[in-house]
Amino acid sequence: MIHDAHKNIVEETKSKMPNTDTLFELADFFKVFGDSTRIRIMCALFEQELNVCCIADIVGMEQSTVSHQLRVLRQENLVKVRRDGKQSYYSLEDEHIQKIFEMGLEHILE
Amino acid sequence: MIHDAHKNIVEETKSKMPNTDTLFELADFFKVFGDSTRIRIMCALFEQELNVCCIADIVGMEQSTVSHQLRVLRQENLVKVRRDGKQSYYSLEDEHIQKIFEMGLEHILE
DNA sequence: ATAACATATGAATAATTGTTCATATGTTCA
DNA sequence: TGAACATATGAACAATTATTCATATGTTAT
Repeated sequence: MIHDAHKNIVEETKSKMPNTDTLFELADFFKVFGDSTRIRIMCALFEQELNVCCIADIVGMEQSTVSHQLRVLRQENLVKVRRDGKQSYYSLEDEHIQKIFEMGLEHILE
Repeated sequence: MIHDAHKNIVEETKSKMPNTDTLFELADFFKVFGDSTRIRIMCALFEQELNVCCIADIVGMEQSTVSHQLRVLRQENLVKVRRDGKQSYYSLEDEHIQKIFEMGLEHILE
């Protein structure tokens, strides 16, 4: 029956998928890449570690905005901080970021 | 002077970055991955092409919700549709998707 | 200790976005 | 043609999120 076929496809597909919690986490992870300010921050950090006010100047936004977004990036383990005197220097934490960027760029430049 | 050093870093970094428009597009592209419903839809489509009501059953959401999200995925060229009678069969359009998923999963499973 | 600077954080606001309901469009078959 | 089904779409609502302002925290040097 067609109805059974439908049911089978649904059950079979569900059984092959990673568990739902993982996929929710995955979405939360990609959410971080879905904001242009954060994208530009990460992009700037490809070159070298930078302190907050440099980043703010590079992306052309308030220091406060940048601090908030850096916190988001920290929470997802995408950047790390190093304190040096009055300044906080941020750098990329994860080697997947570059590859994810590359994939994305390849896609949109097609 | 320290101030000049700052300025140099800012200008040099900016000059090495992709242009801003591209980075905004990139953010919009990743935005699509930042929703758990869309993530689960794409994940289901890794296995095989599926029609809308199968997808709705798999992700456990309204047909209408799924249709709306499929439109988003279509607009970013991530899925394609094939009409067969009353049904619309969706499949993945792009080979980058799998790699992006893999990178993301590797990151969150660390 | 205090002034000056860098960064972080809380609260408020504005904007974006996901979901649902209701309904329209498109397709098949009697 | 009309009934039944699959999908798409518009409007409304709820929820999330990015940004800003104001201010707190932390650090250095006088």
